[in-house]
Amino acid sequence: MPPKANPRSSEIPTPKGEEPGSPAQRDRRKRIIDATLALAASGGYNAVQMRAVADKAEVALGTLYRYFPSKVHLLVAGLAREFQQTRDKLERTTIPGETPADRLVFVLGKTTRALQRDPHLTEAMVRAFMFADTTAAAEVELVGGLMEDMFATAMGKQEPTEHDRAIFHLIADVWMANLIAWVSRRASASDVHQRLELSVRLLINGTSS
Amino acid sequence: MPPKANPRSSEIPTPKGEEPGSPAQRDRRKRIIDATLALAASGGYNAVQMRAVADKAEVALGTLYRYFPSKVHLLVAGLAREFQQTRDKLERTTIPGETPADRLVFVLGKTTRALQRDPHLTEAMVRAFMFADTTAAAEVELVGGLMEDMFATAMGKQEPTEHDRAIFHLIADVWMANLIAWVSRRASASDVHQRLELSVRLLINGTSS
DNA sequence: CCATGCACTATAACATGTTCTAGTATTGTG
DNA sequence: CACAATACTAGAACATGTTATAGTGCATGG
Repeated sequence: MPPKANPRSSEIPTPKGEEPGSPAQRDRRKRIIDATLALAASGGYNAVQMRAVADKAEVALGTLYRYFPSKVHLLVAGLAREFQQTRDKLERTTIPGETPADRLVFVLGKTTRALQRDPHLTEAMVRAFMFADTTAAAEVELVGGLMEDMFATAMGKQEPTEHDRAIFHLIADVWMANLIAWVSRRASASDVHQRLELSVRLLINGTSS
Repeated sequence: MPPKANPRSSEIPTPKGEEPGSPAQRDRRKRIIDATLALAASGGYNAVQMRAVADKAEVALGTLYRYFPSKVHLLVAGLAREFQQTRDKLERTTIPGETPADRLVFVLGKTTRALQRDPHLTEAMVRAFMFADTTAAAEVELVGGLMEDMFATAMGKQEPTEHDRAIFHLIADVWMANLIAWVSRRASASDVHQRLELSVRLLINGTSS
């Protein structure tokens, strides 16, 4: 990871709420993320090479860097897009399970299995997420917010309390740490599922609400 | 992170139990890790440049790579050495606290504060730990084992059960995830301490033993 | 319509992780 | 001690993330 960050003059605002920029720009941004995820799916983190992304997205390298100031930004933005989709799908679904904890376990299990169906893609996105430095903090927090949304939806909490959010945060930490362990072959899929279930059971208990 | 791994012919065995190699080799290995940690302390992950490490350790670049096949291996080995020291110190200490959970919270708090006293060093080691790929799985597991040891010592469990170990694992996940959040300025020191305390309280309850 | 500014392209240049090569030193073994 | 094997050194070479430069085209305000 050679030189430092890239303080450009004219900023491309991160999509916050509605999509910014001209239609052509939105299209370029989409093509870039499409290319990123396609390369990630085929060969993981190492296969996401900036020149390859630019080529596949049919933009110049400089344009790629104008939209995403680093490889990590790119991959975390990709993860955000994926999680947005997952969250939106969740919100249109009925989640099975007796208790809120059951439903959360169900959602975590289902999402984890979906991620595990594409190991390279997951490896690329999750490693970037964990590796992100301060310059990508905003993108990482976006993803964190999406995880919170998903958990809140799963548990049917419209407006979670501070305490709920603290618990969600812990579960998100455990989730991501286990995905990292899984992509680096230090944990099996069943290890991951067991640990997730255990942590939900323990963390959602002891909770007052 | 350019090319791929480095499959050398003659292996340098990872120190497992007793130190391997000739005295000169042990000395080189020590110099290399010293240089790594010094550079990390001064400028974090980015300041740990392989040429700089080799220079400071007074070995050739090729030798550096013979001892540690990548920058990540190097930094994770550094973290392992630091944690070994922490663990050994712990084992010679009396840990205050009424309950095992209290003592674990104490140890986590104290160790975390120590890490936070050297933000650059911590940033370098923890990011490498999280970024590690399959080729560094062994080193990462070493660190994981050290964390388990520390937690077991803190709680006074000579031979933890499978369940204990599962809990330790979850706490280690939360710990590392929060350190990552702290080094990327997404969490304050007090956020980290609060979350650690909360997770210990909740995870050590609900536990049968 | 024209001038100005800005986004984009192509491409080179640079920084740093990693690998390779040739030669030299060291170490272990008969 | 002599030899063979292994380890080390210096340095070049290569791969890929990142930055910089020069030119082109398009859109917008006058």
